[in-house]
Amino acid sequence: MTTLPGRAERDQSVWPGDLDPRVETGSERRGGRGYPWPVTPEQLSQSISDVLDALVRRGELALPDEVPTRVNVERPRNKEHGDYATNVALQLAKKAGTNPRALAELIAAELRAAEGVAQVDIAGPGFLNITVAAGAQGQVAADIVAAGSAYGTNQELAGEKVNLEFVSANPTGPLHLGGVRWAAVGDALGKVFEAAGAEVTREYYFNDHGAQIDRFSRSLLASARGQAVPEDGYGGEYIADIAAAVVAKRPDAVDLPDAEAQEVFRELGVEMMFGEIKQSLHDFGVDFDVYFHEDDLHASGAVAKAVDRLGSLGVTYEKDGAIWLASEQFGDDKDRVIIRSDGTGAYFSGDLAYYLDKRERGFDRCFIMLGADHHGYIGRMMAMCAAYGDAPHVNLEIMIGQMVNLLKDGQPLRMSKRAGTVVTIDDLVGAIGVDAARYALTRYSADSNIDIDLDLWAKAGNDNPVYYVQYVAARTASILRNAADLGISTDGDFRAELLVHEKEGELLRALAEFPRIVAAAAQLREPHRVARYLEDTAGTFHRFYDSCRVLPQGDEEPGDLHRARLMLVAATRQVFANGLGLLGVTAPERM
RNA sequence: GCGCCCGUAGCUCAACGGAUAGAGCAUCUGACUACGGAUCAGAAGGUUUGGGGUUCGAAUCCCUACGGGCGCGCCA
Repeated sequence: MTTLPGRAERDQSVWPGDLDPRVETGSERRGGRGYPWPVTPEQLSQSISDVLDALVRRGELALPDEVPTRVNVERPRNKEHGDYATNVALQLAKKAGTNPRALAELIAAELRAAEGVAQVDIAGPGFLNITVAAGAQGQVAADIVAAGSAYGTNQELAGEKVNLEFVSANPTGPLHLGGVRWAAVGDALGKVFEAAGAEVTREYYFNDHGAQIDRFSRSLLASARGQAVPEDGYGGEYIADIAAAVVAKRPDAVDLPDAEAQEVFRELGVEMMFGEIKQSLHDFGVDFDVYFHEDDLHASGAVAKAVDRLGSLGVTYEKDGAIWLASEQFGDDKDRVIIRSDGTGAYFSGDLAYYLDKRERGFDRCFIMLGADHHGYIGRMMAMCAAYGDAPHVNLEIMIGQMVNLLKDGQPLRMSKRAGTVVTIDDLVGAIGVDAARYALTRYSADSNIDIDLDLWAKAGNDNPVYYVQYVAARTASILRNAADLGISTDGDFRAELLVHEKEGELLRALAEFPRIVAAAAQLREPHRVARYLEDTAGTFHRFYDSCRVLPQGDEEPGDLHRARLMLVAATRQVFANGLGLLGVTAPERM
């Protein structure tokens, strides 16, 4: 689905130079007939939009709707198709009552007048292939360096309060693999949203209300007393560890009556387990703004309030002594019990109250990230959203992450909570480190299940994608260090027009692409696009490096070209630092 | 039975509805007195699981069959 925002939204598009008003950027120059100097795809899109506008004003083109302010400009895969290509003519021809090629001709003739555009060709059914003048794009490098850590940000979500709920694992055991995927991806998504201007709150929903906690505390107590694991309890070494820790703190607890003893083990055990989870997440680079306790919703009367609200909306009813939400009429598979016949709240009742609470805290966009084993929840959650009068998939978005498997020696590490063979976040980090773990988890679409080969990701080699990408950060840092030793810096005159080498052009265009990648990652909720982009751009950088000597050799005097290329290297380092930063991965100075 | 996700090179995976479906690994051929070779140049590798449909155009959207993963409680 392509949305063409109205003209009023045009001013929201941000160019690198806009990020800091003090920065003067050459790319703000206007080309022929006042069209923007087409340094970046955004600017080219703007130029084409202006062209369409001009054609309409002059009566050479009739469009039923407003002129699109954003035109689809992409980088063609095939070099013969120029530096940039657009399909506007194909998309607008029918509306304009003309044929694509004729419309393309009209646009091309006008666009050729723009300075900095070297060539405009019409190909196939009506594509416009645009070649940018060599040397016209070099300014991008200086713009990136000037923008610094702000390069790549946008204002798409400016002013939006966004709530991200993820991980939310029960404190009945160490954080296992299911939660870890969202720890990495959810945090990265938060950073991507922040880059889009959103005000992001990361939230962890702490399920401390139900029977699982009882099972956990009974398991602890049994372990402390040297008894067998209860029928429906938890096994595993960590139970014994936590139990021992509780006993160390409260030696008397074991001898208390069952109910009291269990309460001590519950309170201390949960606290310790939760502390461990928080610590693991912190070590993983993920910190939450809010830890929300399910228990509070029940204790504070929030649940009762939510049920009342739904009741007054007329979407609940009583049957078999229980209170039901008539969720089927809102698209759910069936109606759901919210208050059991014994008067206690079903698990879902907590969700009802929790969502309401988030909305009352001012979040217009609530995201919940769940594992594939919870996808059955989407129906009832969206029904709840609609029942409250909200817009499903707008005010509430639920994302499902498919399963993660770890491979060791080519064999899957199977986990079973009952048997105590749990693969935890600490196991993963211990095996391959935080950077590799976060990268491995964020480079894939959350829609597909993945196998992480621990042997591969632990390797320091180019078949390990995180090394391939981080290597660029290290290599660029190294060049900058060497340059400093030689007394060369990016300060002083920057002669953008010297960057005319084919590989320089490719690298500049790749770097100019970064803001669009970040924006797409936010729009599509797919941080993996950033990782894939970095991998592609790593190759582009290495090819530049291979054919363009940056620093002077031997007795050679430092010249303008050296400085210009050094600026390009600095820009590359900035893009990799920003991109890796979005993924929560470090951009090392040395490796 | 119903629902969600997935099926793309030998392997792991990309690809806003766009042009000749791309990377990395593995395989083969080359480039090292190296601004970090953790690199680069090149070759080979595909009926995008099968079959229909929608349109200027489909890996992508719709229908269908097959295959894999995960679900379908007054559990949490």
